[in-house]
Amino acid sequence: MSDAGAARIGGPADEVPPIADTSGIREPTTRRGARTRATLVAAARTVFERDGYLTARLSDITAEAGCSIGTFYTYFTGKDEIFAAVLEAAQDDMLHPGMPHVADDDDPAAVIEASNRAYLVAFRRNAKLMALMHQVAAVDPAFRELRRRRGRAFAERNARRIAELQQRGQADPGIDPLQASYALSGMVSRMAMDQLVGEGADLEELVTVLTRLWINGLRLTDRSGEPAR
Amino acid sequence: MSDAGAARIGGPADEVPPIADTSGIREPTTRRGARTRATLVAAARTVFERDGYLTARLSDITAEAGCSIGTFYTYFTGKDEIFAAVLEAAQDDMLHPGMPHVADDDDPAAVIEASNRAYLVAFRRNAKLMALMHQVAAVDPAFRELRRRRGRAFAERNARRIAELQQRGQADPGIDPLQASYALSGMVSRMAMDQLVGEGADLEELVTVLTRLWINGLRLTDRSGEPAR
Amino acid sequence: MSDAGAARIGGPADEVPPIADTSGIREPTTRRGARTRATLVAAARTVFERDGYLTARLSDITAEAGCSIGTFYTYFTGKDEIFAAVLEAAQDDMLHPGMPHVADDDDPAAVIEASNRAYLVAFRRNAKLMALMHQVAAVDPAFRELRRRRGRAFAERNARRIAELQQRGQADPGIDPLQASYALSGMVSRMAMDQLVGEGADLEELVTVLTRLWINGLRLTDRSGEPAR
Amino acid sequence: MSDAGAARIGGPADEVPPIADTSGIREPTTRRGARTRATLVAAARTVFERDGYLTARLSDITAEAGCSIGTFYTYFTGKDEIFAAVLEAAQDDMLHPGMPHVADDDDPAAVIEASNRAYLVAFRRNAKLMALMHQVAAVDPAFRELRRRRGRAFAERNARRIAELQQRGQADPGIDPLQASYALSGMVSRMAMDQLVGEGADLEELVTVLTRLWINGLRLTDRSGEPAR
DNA sequence: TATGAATGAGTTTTCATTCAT
DNA sequence: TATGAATGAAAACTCATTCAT
Repeated sequence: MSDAGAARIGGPADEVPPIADTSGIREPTTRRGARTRATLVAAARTVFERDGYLTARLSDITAEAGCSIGTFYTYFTGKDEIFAAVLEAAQDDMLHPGMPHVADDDDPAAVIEASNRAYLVAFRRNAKLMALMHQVAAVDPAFRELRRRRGRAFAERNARRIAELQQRGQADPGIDPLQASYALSGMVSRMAMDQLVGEGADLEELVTVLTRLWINGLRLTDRSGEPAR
Repeated sequence: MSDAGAARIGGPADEVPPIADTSGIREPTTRRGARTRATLVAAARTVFERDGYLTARLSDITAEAGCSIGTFYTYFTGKDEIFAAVLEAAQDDMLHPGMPHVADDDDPAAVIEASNRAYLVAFRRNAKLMALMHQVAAVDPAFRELRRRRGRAFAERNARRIAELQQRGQADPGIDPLQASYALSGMVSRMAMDQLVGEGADLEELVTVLTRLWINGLRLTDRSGEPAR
Repeated sequence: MSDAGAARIGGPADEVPPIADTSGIREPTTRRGARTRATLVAAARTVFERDGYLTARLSDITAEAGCSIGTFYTYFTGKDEIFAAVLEAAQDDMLHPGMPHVADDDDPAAVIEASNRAYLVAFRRNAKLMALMHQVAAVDPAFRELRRRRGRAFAERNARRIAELQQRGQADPGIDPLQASYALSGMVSRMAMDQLVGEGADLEELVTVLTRLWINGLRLTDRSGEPAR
Repeated sequence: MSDAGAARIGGPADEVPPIADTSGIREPTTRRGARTRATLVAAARTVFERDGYLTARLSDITAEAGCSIGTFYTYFTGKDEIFAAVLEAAQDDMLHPGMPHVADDDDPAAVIEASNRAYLVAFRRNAKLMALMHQVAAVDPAFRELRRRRGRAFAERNARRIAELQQRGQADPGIDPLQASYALSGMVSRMAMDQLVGEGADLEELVTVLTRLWINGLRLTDRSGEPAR
């Protein structure tokens, strides 16, 4: 899962840094344990999305999960750790946002549009969780750092793609690729956060305007040198 | 003060909605009272910026101000109210960010650049407070709503300006002015938040890339129809 | 207060190290505050002596003092700190155990007897507290260290006195004064702990045997060279 | 094992009361069971000595033993019971401290010295455990009582020996044998606790001074009426 | 206006103990 | 015998808020 909010122009998804070091410790051994843990994670997501991270009490989570407080501590050390687990569990859904794999020689404008749509669709599907991540990042430095690292990974990938387009003469050479990548990715993710949380903004409208701003912003042209679109 | 983050293309600053309903109650009557209140607000800003909104305790603030807890309640009803007062006190500095007043018939690209620079300079000057505002908005619905209203006011003003440029044939007519305004303003404010808090990013570099993306994004041309810049 | 348990042969009492660093912090400003604090300390002594240090709950102490838990934390940071305050309050009673000030040229045997009696009387008067101190020292390294420092101070003072007697030819020269001091002081304090806590052992009997063992142990003689007593 | 700390003047060791009523229940029947139990006891000693009795958690012990918590309860009812088992296992080493068996008509001074040395050597070998026993006795009344009974047994045996010496005119008749026994034994054990736990005090030095104080204290003479030594 | 003592609800966290597998 | 998941009572501690002086 990522709030990097960006048109991911190709590239493998596994460059993305892992969410947290929940490595090995307190991993349930038995099937029963795994089930309980999963129940807790699901309950946590429900409660967090309903009450917010700060307001949520551990006892709310265990009540929702139908187990005791003690059981919570069998699997997690605290609220932050189970939140990390919630993110981890949601990650798959966010990492594979159904983005159509597009060949490099395709129309770059089409790739950008597809990427933006994919991102926004995935975002909307997990809107509450994204907003939650936003809140937690504002409150907990560890998650803030996580978010930063993820954002950087996405921005760098996109920056490489922009640089390629510049080299081929298909994008404005007067723009710093990395900074532009940050700016445009940030634009998309900020729009998603502002318009897709709570309100039911028209997603296609967002795709249209954001894609247009990406393409215009980079002065993207197709192979023939004509302005894209 | 605003986190709307945007090139404010002209327009008076006083369209901006007020921060909070600190309506009249508990306003100090004596001169000594006014002094105490001001001391508390200054102390609160210091403590909030140092410890964060959530972590800061009222007792920290009164300790910093050198007065008792009781005195705090003479002037404020709680943490949110004194935070509003902190914003209010900082507002002047944020509302007049030294932005050069530019005539409407000037080069629009220059106006955008000047606006962006003015915003970023003001942002950097109050970076900690801006980050704080960000945190509080993530946590307190009242401040979230305040932020939203301010963002909308700025976006609508910018949208009007974009529409004007479109009507004059100086901007891409295929773009929804309001959405573009949200997107581009969001891009700037997000960049500011990411790059100007903590790290000492090169401000002119930011101005350059953001302005370029604004201009490119809108396909801005000068009066003669030539691409701006 | 001290568990050094020893015949204190002359010497000022103020060489003794202080109990704890309760210095200045959370000291009540008003008379009312001082009263509350004192009430808490008295309540703590009662509860500690009744329930033991480990068993005692802070809520028991505040209940006994007739105040809220919050009030407790107005004055103390935790159980250990209020225990230190209890010791501090009891210290005066233990430091001036009515020991008759005896001139140096007096009969040393009489001095030792008086010292032992004074120590045992003071001990018995505070027997529960002494036992408590014993328990806490077994449990909390900070108090263990305190006890050790106090013991050393007493032992060293007594060692000096023993060395003087040896120089005058009134004590067995073949004994290491410091080690003997530790051993004999330890003997007295251990006896006190074993026989004066709970059971009502005959105090004079203890004085007799302990004094005899001191005198014999050091082969104490009077000025004429005759065995003391 | 005993903390009676005393020169044991002759006499069989088995007068000593047993440690605890681990009577028959939960005794392992199979060989595997016996092995598991022994592993737990060893682990408990390790953990207790490392963390202290109060701090040690059962889960620490089972972790150290490499078995599950459930297994613990197969053999013990709780922390106190396994601590008793630890003492029991260590008892042999403490009961046979390599003390040379000395005939009754030997030089009593030599016997006392040998006894003291034997005690201190055994104490030092098990210093951590002795300190532990001390801590537990301060905390758990059952172990306090155990310690008391053991102390009494030793003191009474020594008292009989002292009385014999008095009857033979070899010791100060003006001393109550039982009280002196308590006092001198306590002196030795207190010294051991203070000087042999943690710090590496010179054992022979301790033997020397303690033996001297015993002999002097009792005004011990040899058969010819000459002062011992 | 200023003070600071008093309050106590509210949450987290620990860990011995049970018990189904 | 061995396992380890589940339990929940118990206690510490925080801090916004009130109020008498």
